[in-house]
Amino acid sequence: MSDKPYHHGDLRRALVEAGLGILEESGLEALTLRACAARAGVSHAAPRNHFDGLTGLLAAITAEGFRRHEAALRAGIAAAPEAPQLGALRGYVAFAQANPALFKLMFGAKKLHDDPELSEAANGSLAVLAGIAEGLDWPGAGDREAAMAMLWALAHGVADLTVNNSLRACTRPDGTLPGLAEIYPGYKSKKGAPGAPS
Amino acid sequence: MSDKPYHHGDLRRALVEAGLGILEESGLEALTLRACAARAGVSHAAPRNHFDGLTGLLAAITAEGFRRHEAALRAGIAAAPEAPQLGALRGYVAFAQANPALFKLMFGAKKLHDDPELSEAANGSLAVLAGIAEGLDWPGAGDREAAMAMLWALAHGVADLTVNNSLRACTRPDGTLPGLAEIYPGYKSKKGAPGAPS
DNA sequence: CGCAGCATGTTTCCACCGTAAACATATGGA
DNA sequence: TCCATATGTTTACGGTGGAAACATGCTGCG
Repeated sequence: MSDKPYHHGDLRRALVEAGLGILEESGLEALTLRACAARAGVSHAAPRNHFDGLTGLLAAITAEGFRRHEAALRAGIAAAPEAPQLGALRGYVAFAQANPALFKLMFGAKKLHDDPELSEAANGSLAVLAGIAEGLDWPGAGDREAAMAMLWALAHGVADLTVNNSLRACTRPDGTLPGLAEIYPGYKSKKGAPGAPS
Repeated sequence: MSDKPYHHGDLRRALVEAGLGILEESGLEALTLRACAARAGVSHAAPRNHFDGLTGLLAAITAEGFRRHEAALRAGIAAAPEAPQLGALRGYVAFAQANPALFKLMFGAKKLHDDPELSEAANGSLAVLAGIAEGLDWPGAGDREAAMAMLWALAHGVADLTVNNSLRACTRPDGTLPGLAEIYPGYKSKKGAPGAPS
């Protein structure tokens, strides 16, 4: 019932892609139920057959965002095998900079529908960070949760402040952020701490 | 012209306070131009005489938020004279937890009116962090901007993820966040690095 | 003193939004 | 064949921000 379209041809997926396109082209403020429906070529009431109102559609878009977010984390880790934590941080920030509107939606203020698809996607990104933190031997950070919290918070803080242009005062003329490369002075990666579990 | 009210009695301030009250009581989604006007006892078109539409009102509310944010930073610093950076971080997070809706507005996705009052208030908080970073001798963080960016990003990341309940998986049963106290393993505070300049 | 001008606030209207219900249409199985 | 149901449309409603016309009261100048 979800991959065998009747009238339109997988309208559910079309609506999510329409939302992602609107986010890229026009930003978060333009992300409207009616706009998504129009871009998908259907009436504004059609989405109700596939999502629980606007919040349901936003939850589906956000879930796709977390899947891409997880991919960005893995890409960053793969690009820096000798320092996976730093690579994950770079991937985290790169994703936010490449998809600012989507990032704002994912971590924005709006309360989304409690969707199992969304939970699973978000947990995917979390699992990547958890796997990375496993190999992080931060001086003073005792347990795994502490290391993960510190890593996540640092990455998210840089990403969010960058998206909101709040770190503008700290960025160098070439656009890079000072301290990002030196941000893990005391880490040393243990062997056997690959990309992530799951 | 701004402190000598004609009809209402400082409606501008009343509207900002109404907005802050709505944020506290009902959250960010309830923060509406019409709701603020109603709470201040005027028609929904009255705010237009004092603000440039909704974004102008939100900018004024956000400016007041940054003033309180700066006060929270200073309070956190004063509470930990031996470790001002850690104190500022605690103040940053405490403010976000005490005023989640206001924090979301301040660092949320909505593009606010470019207001000199808002810029000044935001720069006030920034100056506090800059003054703290001056005294931060983080191993590997070369210049002042780097230290400030790291400090700010870490504080903001913890605060934002806490507000969005995203760090729920990392919080201890008693509600504290692991790693927060041990988060500055290598810092040592220099003498003569007080609360902040300005 | 009195009136003109302007700051302030209200009323009314408009376009857009999300939601809901009634209605239309196409699909697939009995 | 024919009906139950999934899918999509039309229409309507309340709520939002914004704009214009109108009303009200202060303030300063003659």
